Amino acid sequence: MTSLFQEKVFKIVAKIPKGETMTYKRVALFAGKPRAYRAVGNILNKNADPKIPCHRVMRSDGKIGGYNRGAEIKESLLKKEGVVIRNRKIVH
DNA sequence: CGTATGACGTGCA
DNA sequence: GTGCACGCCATAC
Repeated sequence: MTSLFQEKVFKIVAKIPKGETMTYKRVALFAGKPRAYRAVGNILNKNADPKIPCHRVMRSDGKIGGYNRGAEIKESLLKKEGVVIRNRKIVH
């Protein structure tokens, strides 16, 4: 399954600095397919590698969204990294 | 190869 | 500000 899109997505997500967050749309845009934000979430969902900080990827609305290990874990990790969350939403 | 699904996004009521 | 419907792309079956 070494699709180019998936590889790009992983690479981009892995480059997200600690304490920073990126939206699915932004990742898809960096991957070269600004309309593939859906596919980005799908790929991350089916691959969920512990090496990939996919918990730093959220929705454009600032919502936490989902996580393979549970959205609660995702929120906890973000908070731990210094991300300020307000009502389950990222304070940008 | 065609249909269905999903960690989404935007628009409109 | 909230909720619903449509659209969009890559995978899975």
